[in-house]
Amino acid sequence: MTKKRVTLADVAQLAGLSSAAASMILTGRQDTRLSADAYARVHAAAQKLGYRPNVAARALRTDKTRTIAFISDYVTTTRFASGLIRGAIDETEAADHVLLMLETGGDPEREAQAIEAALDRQVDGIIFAAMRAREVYVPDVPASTRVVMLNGTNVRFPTAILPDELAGGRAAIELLVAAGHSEGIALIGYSEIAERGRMRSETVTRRVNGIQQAMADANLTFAAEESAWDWEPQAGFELVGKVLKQTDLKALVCMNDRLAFGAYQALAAIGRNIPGDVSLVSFDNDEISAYLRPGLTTIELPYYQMGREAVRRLLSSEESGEILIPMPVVQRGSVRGSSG
Amino acid sequence: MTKKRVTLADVAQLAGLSSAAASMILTGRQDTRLSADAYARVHAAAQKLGYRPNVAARALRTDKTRTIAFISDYVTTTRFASGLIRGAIDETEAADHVLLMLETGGDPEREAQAIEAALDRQVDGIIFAAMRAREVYVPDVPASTRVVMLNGTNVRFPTAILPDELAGGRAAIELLVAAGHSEGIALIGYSEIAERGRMRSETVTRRVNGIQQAMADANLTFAAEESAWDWEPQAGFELVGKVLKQTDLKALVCMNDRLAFGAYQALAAIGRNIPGDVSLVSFDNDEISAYLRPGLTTIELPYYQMGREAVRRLLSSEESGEILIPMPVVQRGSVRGSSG
DNA sequence: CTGTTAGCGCTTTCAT
DNA sequence: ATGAAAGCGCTAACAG
Repeated sequence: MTKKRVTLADVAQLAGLSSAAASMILTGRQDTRLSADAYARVHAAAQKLGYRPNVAARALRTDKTRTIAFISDYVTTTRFASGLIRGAIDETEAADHVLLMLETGGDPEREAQAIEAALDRQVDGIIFAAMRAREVYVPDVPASTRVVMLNGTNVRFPTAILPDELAGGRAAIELLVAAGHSEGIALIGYSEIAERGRMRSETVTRRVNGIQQAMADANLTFAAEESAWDWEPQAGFELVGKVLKQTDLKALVCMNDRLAFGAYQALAAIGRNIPGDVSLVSFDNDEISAYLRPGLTTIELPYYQMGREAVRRLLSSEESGEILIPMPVVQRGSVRGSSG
Repeated sequence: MTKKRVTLADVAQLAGLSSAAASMILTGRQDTRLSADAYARVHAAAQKLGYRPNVAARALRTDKTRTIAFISDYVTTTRFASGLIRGAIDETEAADHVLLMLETGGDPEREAQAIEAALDRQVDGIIFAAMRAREVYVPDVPASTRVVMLNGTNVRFPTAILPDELAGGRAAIELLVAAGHSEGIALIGYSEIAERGRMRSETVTRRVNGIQQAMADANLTFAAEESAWDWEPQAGFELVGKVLKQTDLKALVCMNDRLAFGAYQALAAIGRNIPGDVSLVSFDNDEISAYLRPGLTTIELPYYQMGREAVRRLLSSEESGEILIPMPVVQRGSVRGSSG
């Protein structure tokens, strides 16, 4: 049953040419001086036999595999950032390449192994993706291998794709200001302690900077700020409780949608209406933000675009520094006066 | 800067042997009759030079790449079933292989291209994953290439990994029965019309069979059944409204967690308590089920285990038919009398 | 008991 | 204008 694969030699033979000639024709080289007839015959033969090049053989000669390695810490595990993968896959396919997926759990030893595995397979480039945008440790890679950092940074590899968190942070506050809020504004989730230590996330820092800039620009201050290590619904629920003791809450900024989810539950439990009594803005555009009632107004983390851009940069040969991808404002119904 | 990669010839030279000898030693063949000293020298040399085999060259000789293709319709896109990928990656790594990720969107042309791309790279096997468990169209594959179906079936490829939906369906009802429910039980989500047409999902059919068997075993009938095409929160919200017009609702079976999410919202809107007034069971163990208050009791879709099993079966050479993976019962707080 | 040779399928020089 | 030959790095089948 196992039909032998059609080789270039088969095509050449059918076309009555040498395999070298067939190779030149099929790889579409222009500078060659073969007859137009030869071109036609080779293409016809390849078509007829269903010829497909053997990537391994080609790689042996050319060191090109049309394969990209996608090495991440927790991206597949977390499912939250699957847009990163989706974007990378779509763009990879559009460029007629293929993606090798490796996961490391953030463990340096597994990171090293993943890179070895990728290099053993002669990948054309490596995308190093991080779940939390941060300075990422990356093991040694031959200078000839292109590397793009995705949602993370590394001094040795300047090309990095990041969300434009500064503008995103500003946008969240501007939404509230535009809706007329000026008092009883609270922020939940940001943890200064975490941001000073090893857990420091570059993008969260920028987001908070954007938030603070916009507050200052509007001459506003937070009536309450409560922080948490884990940005899960449970924490959101509890933090809102603390906030309510400090101020007559009118508007709440949540560092992510899962915190916001918990905030919805806490507000519902005491009969506060969203957005009638309290406006809410958040970050991520997680799936749940569309499920909530009313829909959650949120600043989207543009994972899909980031994934695409990473592949695009990897395949284009020019070095570039940080690429900031805009964070879209997704208006739903959780901010007073905004429709949704 | 580009250091040339260390080749087998380099290792052999340093060890003072032929590259053939070095090859035999490093691939760990037993039947060879080389001196123990030769073994030691080759391993030492490889270690010292940091030798790594070139997979492309090896593939050219052996047709083995230690690479598996994971071809899915919407798995990465949907993010919901990311456990499938996670399991596959983890098991692949454990077996010292690597995963090639391809996505097709269910488009036959892209499916064919994905298979070509995989075959061009000499993958050792293909996992064909489907988002909705169903009879999947699979283009021609050489008889020598192993194929495992994941969350789907295909007549030509008998090895298929599926959730044990029949038992899962039964388990959901048994939970309700054990909690003493006998009246006012409703089912939402199942659509007979969809199940008869092209959208038919093999596993949903089995789940419903399990549900009906268990109901019959306990001499119970549904007080209301409402169906929907899309199993999203919005539908869950609306379906509960319809159900409440037909019966004094005591227990609700939802075909998935997102429907259950909508049901929570509908019940909260009219002040019904879960599980005090109404018990709820569902399927999937989606992330949101842990976020809800009270936590949602649900029958888990064992995606992670399924992903692992698919790779395991692919790598083991024995053919097997359908492999049913048990669906764990995840008890949280949405069924009366059950603790959470 | 050990080492040499040939060739996997392809592309790139270099001779015609 | 075209084709022959070499060789990428590896392993399976051979001689020695």
